[in-house]
Amino acid sequence: MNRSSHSPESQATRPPKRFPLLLRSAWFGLNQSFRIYLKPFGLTPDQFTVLRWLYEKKGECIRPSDLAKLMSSDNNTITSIINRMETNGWVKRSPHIHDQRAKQLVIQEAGEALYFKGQAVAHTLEDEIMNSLSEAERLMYLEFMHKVSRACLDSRDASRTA
Amino acid sequence: MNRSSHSPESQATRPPKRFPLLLRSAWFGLNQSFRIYLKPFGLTPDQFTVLRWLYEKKGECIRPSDLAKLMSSDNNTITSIINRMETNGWVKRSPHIHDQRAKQLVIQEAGEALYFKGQAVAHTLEDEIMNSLSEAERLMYLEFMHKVSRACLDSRDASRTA
DNA sequence: CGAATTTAGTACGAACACGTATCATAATGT
DNA sequence: ACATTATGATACGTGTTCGTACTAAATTCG
Repeated sequence: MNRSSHSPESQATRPPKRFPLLLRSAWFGLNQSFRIYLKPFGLTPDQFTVLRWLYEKKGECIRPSDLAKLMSSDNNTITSIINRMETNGWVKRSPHIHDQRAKQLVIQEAGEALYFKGQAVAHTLEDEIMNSLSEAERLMYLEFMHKVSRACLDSRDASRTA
Repeated sequence: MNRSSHSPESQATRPPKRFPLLLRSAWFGLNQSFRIYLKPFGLTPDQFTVLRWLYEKKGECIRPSDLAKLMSSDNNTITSIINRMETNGWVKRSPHIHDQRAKQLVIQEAGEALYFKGQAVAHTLEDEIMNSLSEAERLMYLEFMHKVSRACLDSRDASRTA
């Protein structure tokens, strides 16, 4: 972030389809589609993501702050989501073994059952999207996407400590 | 990570870094970074995007529903954002010429000034992210991203009419 | 023309994103 | 040991996302 110019810049020098717009439409499109498919289960995309991590990390003592890092989110948002999910009996807050401040998040039976239902939808949707690219393109795309998402997270962390 | 014995579908058959996770972290990382850089201007990323479209389409009679399509959003969200921006004097709702139901959105002087300030930040940030790829990679990536975002929007539209 | 349907915009409410502040507990330094 | 600092979680407030419902105006159709 070391640009000194504050004057309006010509749009003509930039490609018509810019990265931020493509990223926005991809994220919202995927999220909205996933939400509609999950609706019959009474589950939101974010709640599914929580269930996914708690299921995959089962036995690893996941705290809300861990979940925040895994989901590129923050403690406030996680607290809010967990509140609703605990009310529904999908997850449980247990005391942490070594840290009196922390809570350990545990997925419940009802949460696991919901996760299995959503997983089928999630995989179908992901495959559907990825089929817009050939096998070779897909491999390259995922590699590029990995670098780009890393750069986005680095930029975020840099802006926070600046 | 091998608890596939209790899973209806094996995770091991899928790559560790999956598209939805990469998309999520990229979007949130970029958005959070942009929000922090825009904060001194009292502007949010979404409000900047509104200003961007209204500025670029100036003279084209943009309605809230047009903005919703341009931003992969919906009328409700646009109404909510425009309410705050109109209160701040950045945009104005004018009656539509040919349609008594519709409103025409017009960017105000204060909004344009804010847009110019944010634009420098936006371009710097975009360049910073895109520099994580080489020139050749960047061209391919944007093309792939275009296809993928198209597929995501198509999936959304399909799920709505299903 | 007049009835049915569609579209534009908004109100309202639930869920999510996130900044700031607060409190309790841990970790660190002297 | 004690004061300082850092961390985990949460309450609270503002802004965004989006579903449902409603009104008014435009469009379609019989």
